[in-house]
Parts: sequence; C-alpha cells; structure tokens
Amino acid sequence: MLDSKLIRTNPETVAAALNKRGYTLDVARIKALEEERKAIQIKTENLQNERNTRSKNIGKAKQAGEDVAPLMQAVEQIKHELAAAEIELTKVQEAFDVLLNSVPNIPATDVPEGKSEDDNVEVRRWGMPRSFHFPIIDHVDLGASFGGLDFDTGTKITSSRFAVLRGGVARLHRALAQFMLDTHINEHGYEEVNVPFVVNAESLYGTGQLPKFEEDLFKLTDERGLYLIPTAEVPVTNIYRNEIVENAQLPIKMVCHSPCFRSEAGSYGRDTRGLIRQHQFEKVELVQFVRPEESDEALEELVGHAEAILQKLGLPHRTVILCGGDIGFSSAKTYDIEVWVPSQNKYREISSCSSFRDFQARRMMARYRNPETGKPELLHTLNGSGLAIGRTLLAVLENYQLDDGNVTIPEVLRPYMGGQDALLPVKK
RNA sequence: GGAAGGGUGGCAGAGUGGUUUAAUGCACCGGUCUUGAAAACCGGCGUAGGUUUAUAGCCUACCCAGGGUUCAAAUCCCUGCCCUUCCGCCA
Repeated sequence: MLDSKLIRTNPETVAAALNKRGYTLDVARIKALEEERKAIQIKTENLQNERNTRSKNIGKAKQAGEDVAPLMQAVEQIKHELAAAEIELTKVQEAFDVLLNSVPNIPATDVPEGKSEDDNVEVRRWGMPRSFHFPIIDHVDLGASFGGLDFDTGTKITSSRFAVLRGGVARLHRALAQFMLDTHINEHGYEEVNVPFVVNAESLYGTGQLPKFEEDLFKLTDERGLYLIPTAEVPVTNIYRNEIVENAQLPIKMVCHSPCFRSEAGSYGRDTRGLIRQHQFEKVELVQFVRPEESDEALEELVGHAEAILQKLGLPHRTVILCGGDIGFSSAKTYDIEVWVPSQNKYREISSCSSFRDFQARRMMARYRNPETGKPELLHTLNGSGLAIGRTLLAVLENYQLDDGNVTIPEVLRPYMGGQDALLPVKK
C-alpha cells in the first residue's frame, strides 16, 4: 500500500511514477474522492465534538440536580445528523481504500523501462553452460530412469501438477533443502524459522496477495476462511505485523523452508512437462526487515545470498533486473535469478528477490523505533527465494547428467547424501 | 469436545453508565540537587486520522475485534478471537 497522504496530496506525481509499470492511476477520481472526504470528515468530527460537549453538560446538570429534559431534547437532532454523516464518511473512505489497495508499488528509479519480460535487463552471468557430446535427456526422463520422479502417481493421488519423489531423487531433494538452509544460517547470518503453512486473510493482505490475487491461492473451505501459503514470505513477513521492533534488533534476517501451494490459475498449458510449474513445491525463502536507508544495499546482498547457492552447486546462471512492466504488484525492485536448463537450452527463473520498501510494512504496520526521532517508523521488507528446491533439483539432474545415464552429485551435497557421489539408473 | 474465569498504556494494576482529561506504581526521558552516582523532588511519557507551512495548537477515534443499546459506554447487551485453570481426547 502506498502512503495515502502522498497519493491524496500529490496524485500527479504518483501517477507519473507508476507509468513505468504501464499502470494508469485514476487521478480525477482520487481528486473527487478527496474533496468529498475532506468536507464530510470535517462535518462529522464537528458533530462528534458537539455531541460530546453536550453529553458532558447533561452529566453535570444531572449531578447538580437540574432538569435535563430540554438538554436531551436539543442533542436529539445532532444524533441523527451525526449518524447520517458517519455513514457517508464510511462510504467515501471505503471507496478510497478500495482504490488505494489496488494501486501497485512505485518502481525504484533504477528499474528499467519496459513492457514485458523481454525488456528485462541482464546484469551478470556466472558459469559456462556445458557442451554435451551426447543427446541431452531432460529431468523428467532422467528422474524416471532413477525410479524417483513420478508425475502419474502424483496425478492419481491428487491431480495434475503434483508429483511423487522417491529414493535417491527424494533424498537429493531433501539434501538441497538442508544445504540451502545450512548455508544461509552459517554463512549469511540468517535465523531459521518454522512457521504455519496455513494462514488467515489478514496475513495475505499484509504481504499483498489479497485482495487482488485470490484466484492464485488454495483456500480451505471450512468456516475459518484460511488459505494454504503460496510462499513462506506470507507467514514469515507477518511475524512482525502490528509490531514495533527496537532499532538494535535490526536488521532481522530469517530463512524458512516450506512447501508452497499455488493454484496457478491462468497458466494452463504452460510448462506442463516436469517440475517447473507444480501446484505444490518447496522453497527456501529469505526474508529481511531493515531500516529504510539500508534496504537498497540489503537487496544487493540478498541476491548475492541466493546466487551463492547456485555457485556452490556449480550451476550456470544469470541475474536479470525486472523492467517496470514485469515487476510484481508489491515490489519496488526485483532481481530474478535464472538457472541454465540444458534440455530447454535457456535460462529459467529459479529465484526472485525483491525489495518492497515500505509497501508491505505499511499494510502490516510493521515498524521500528527510530532512535533519532524516538518515533515508530515503517520498516522496509525484502524477500527472495534462496532457492526454489524443485527447480534446483531439475537443474542439478540435467546439468550433471553423464553419457552413461548417471547423474553426478555436486560435491557440496554429498555430506547430505551419506557420501554418495552419483545417482544410478534403476536396472529394469 | 465439556466447565469456569479472564483480555485496560512498555509492564503491573484500579476503574461496573456522566467531575475519567483512564487513577496509582514500575520502567523510560528531561531537569533540580550532587565532585560523580544513587536517593529525593519537579516535569514529561501511547497510537492513528483530520486541520494547518508546521514534528506548534486545536479537533476526532482508539481500554482484544466487530456489531448493538444510550443524550452519554472501558463500564450494559450480542457475536467472534485469544489467554488461563480443570476435565476429556490425542502425535
């Protein structure tokens, strides 16, 4: 959520900044609502003042033993006027809130112009894709050859876009999660957290998935109105909803391994083969709460933490900065990290790292006490995948395949694999 | 799942319809005193919104949340959430 004061007093400036996203702000409507709001709010508060004063006088008169009937008579009219004014005020405020909630974050000044993902700008590249002197087998067939990647059974027990992992592949998947967690905890200074995988609507509102993107979520049908998490970002970031943290606690850096559930509405027919796009996947998520002046630097560091995982795994990747037309609703600036996928002969997204500045914090009222002013001020929030585990598994299988059908296990994972150095095909 | 009791400022805790502008204590901040500190004393001490050039003043709202009753609600009523204790069940 943007600062309502800013958008009300300077709608043209905000509109200009949002142009980079290709978002058109309805300036005329904002101005009209604001004018209306101002008049009604002043009227309402004056009436409240009048009523409060008179009610107090009634109390005093009663104590003094005077006849209060005429005083009560006089306040009757105010009561009705006030009730009407309050209804009107609520209506205007709700209309404004609906509008404000639908406005995306302002992109950072260094976010490149552009309409779609084709306009994203590569900022760096790491590693050289291998050249294969044998036909590349994709992860689906590789997984099947180990008897460890089974989409048909996932479909049977649940529906399409669910998978069953078994044996060495399942263990490799777990090894990746452990390796990522340990690296972020031991080398990057994150605190491990374990959180609920089911959240309420307030939390989803806080991080910006609601009210606009409900169709992407799995909603439980019981009367509590809960949802499965689409990312650990939601429960982890909401740890500090409605909290005021002390300056000395900052920066707060948390890492969380969780399943993610996405209904992927609107993506039917895309990436239907393999692990790229599933309804359930696991992810190690990095979340940071920082002082406002430190968030730009924190984003660069956070991207580096995610890239470090790929580098330790020896997986070629590149980092792109998303253009205005491609960044997410709540984000001010986003870097995507893309890993090399040999079977597709291209880089595919494996991490998305964003700074939300104060956009999420304002929705959540996540604040810290600024030692200079002594006042609570909004924090800045950031998060990024460090990394998506299913896609990393895919990348390891494909990039480390050998011509004999084996897959070498990257050295950093071997301690988590009981020392095993390769996955071998199952003999039929 | 059953029964009972609760939810008030950073913390403790009073307040059961109108002199409440939420008492008091602790903590915290500033000051006086002191060589310095402690103690004592004096003052300050929430959040959000509005108005305004103003972080000055003034106004409004907020005592778990949402409704309601009333001229007037921390206080009365309804619903929900959460906590505590006991019983039952349970990995």
